[in-house]
Amino acid sequence: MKLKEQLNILIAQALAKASIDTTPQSVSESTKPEFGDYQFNGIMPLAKPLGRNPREIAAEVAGHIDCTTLIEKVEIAGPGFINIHLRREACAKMAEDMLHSDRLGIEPGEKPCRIIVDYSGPNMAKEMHVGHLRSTIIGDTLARLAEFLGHEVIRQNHIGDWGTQFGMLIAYLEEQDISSGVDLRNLEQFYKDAKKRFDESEIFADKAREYVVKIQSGDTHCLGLWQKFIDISLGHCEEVYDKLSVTLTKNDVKAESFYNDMLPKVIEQLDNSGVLEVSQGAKCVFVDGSEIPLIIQKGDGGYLYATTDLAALWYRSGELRADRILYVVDARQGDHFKQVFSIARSSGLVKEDIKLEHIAFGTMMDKSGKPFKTRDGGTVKLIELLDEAVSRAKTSIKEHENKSPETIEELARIIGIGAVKYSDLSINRESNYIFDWDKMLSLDGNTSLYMQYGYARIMSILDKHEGEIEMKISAQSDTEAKLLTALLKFDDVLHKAFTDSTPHTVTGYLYELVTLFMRFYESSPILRDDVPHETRHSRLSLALLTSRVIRQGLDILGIEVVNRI
RNA sequence: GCGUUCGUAGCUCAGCUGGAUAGAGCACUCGCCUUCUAAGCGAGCGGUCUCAGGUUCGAAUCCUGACGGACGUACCA
Repeated sequence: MKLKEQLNILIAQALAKASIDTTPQSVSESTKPEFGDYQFNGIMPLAKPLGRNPREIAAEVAGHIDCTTLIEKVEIAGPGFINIHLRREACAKMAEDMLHSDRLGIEPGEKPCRIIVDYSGPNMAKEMHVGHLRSTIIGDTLARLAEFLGHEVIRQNHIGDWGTQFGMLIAYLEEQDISSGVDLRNLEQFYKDAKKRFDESEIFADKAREYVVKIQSGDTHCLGLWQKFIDISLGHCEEVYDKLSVTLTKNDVKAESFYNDMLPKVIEQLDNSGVLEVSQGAKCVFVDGSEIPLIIQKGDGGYLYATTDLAALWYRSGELRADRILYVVDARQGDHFKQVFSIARSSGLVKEDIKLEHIAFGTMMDKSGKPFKTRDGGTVKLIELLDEAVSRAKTSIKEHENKSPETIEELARIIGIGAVKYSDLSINRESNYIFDWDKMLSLDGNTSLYMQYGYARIMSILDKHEGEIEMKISAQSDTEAKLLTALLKFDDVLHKAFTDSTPHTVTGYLYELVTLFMRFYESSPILRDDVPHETRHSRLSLALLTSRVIRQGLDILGIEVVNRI
């Protein structure tokens, strides 16, 4: 149901009939209702090369546009715009087709890609904090979106489980009496205690450093302790993923340590391809004249995260055979990824035609525009933030007396978690994100609760209606027609969100859709006795299709809906 | 210093592959519940798109520069 594509084909045919040889720009949605549903602005740029008056060209092209199927009529306006009015019956037919399809008429693409989405990536030394929220939410949505569009998605959770701090943690763990049950429920505290010990005792610090070497050289006992620690820490993460309804599982974990054996080979490969050079004692790669190199191996022989990232690229390209890799990582690492991608290509670590993308996002700020912290300046634990979202949602629920405690719990969870996710996804991911409880839990404006409320309103009608719905649509009023055309845009919107990796394209669309539905709802009675049979079923069909688009759209965003709110 | 990025209504944000009179929400003012969830809908108010040049038939959008903010910048990740 790619509406734009269909229109573009009709335009291209008309241009060909007018003997104009060009690759036309795409039609776009009309900026004003009086300009029709879509507009084609591609005539004006042709005026100069053709040496003709743009309005004349527009008239000629417009004359060739097929107005017997999808398009009702076209109009020429201004300096050479072609305004396109869609045929309502054709739109109604397409909407009916959507209703008859499990996938809302969205067919998997002809050439599905294998896409790796690298997201979340928590550090095992500490509990997940708000810094992991955006990557986790955005990455999960991109994975779900690609999957829905028929691509093969491989999720990768590149957890930090390898490095100097683990020596300290294992040494501290060893010091405790494990048999008596070490309290690792509060990982944050454990880390702080170990750090304190590290700073206070020279002997302990030395021991910690020894442990790093022991782990990395494969000492069984130390690896056992390390594994125990990682398991517990990963358990914390899974609790968060579960609460967030994020699709990551243990199977998606590919930790830093996984690449350990590959690191010397990466160095070798870089050396063989001739990009490696030694500078100030460290093995480096200088990317196209940049003064600052990417350091691959430290002077003391140690590896760095850049080395691991290169190994991961190698593995993902060679073993996993990815066509496209998305790194959903903080925007501050932009320079790092630019270098890593460039080196991976120039040294032949990845296939030539692979697409490597850093899906950057901005920092999470508090209401006053400062980085998001606790009152005393510490990091906010993710699990606590999510619990707060649920408890805030609970207090905002109205009509408590008509609902069972279980219903309220469930409702609060769906509203609270939905609000956290939606507010994050609804802004352009690259700008900094201002985290505001009141705004995200509001019903007004572009919020998840508004979408969920719209959905519940529809479900209420569908529940009250008895018998089958005859899926026959005839949009009579202006509000109905607007809702109808909005529904048809779903496919185009998802594809745009996919190619640009912009979830906020989806939220923006859903908001527009639900707004149009609310207007329709206010102005167009459905179940009232005086509504004619045909009208009722047409409106029921529109409502049903709207509910399905909302549900599917929110599902891609990882947000649940409820039938009653 | 260099680099990346951002600057649109009082606030939070859309719009940016150049197109017609720059859009939402909040806030503020006003109207709409005997009819499917008023947690809703409608109307009004609110703009030198930071500034200055340039390209163009046409610039919030592209280019250059200035100013302001955020971030990054050699062995942490």
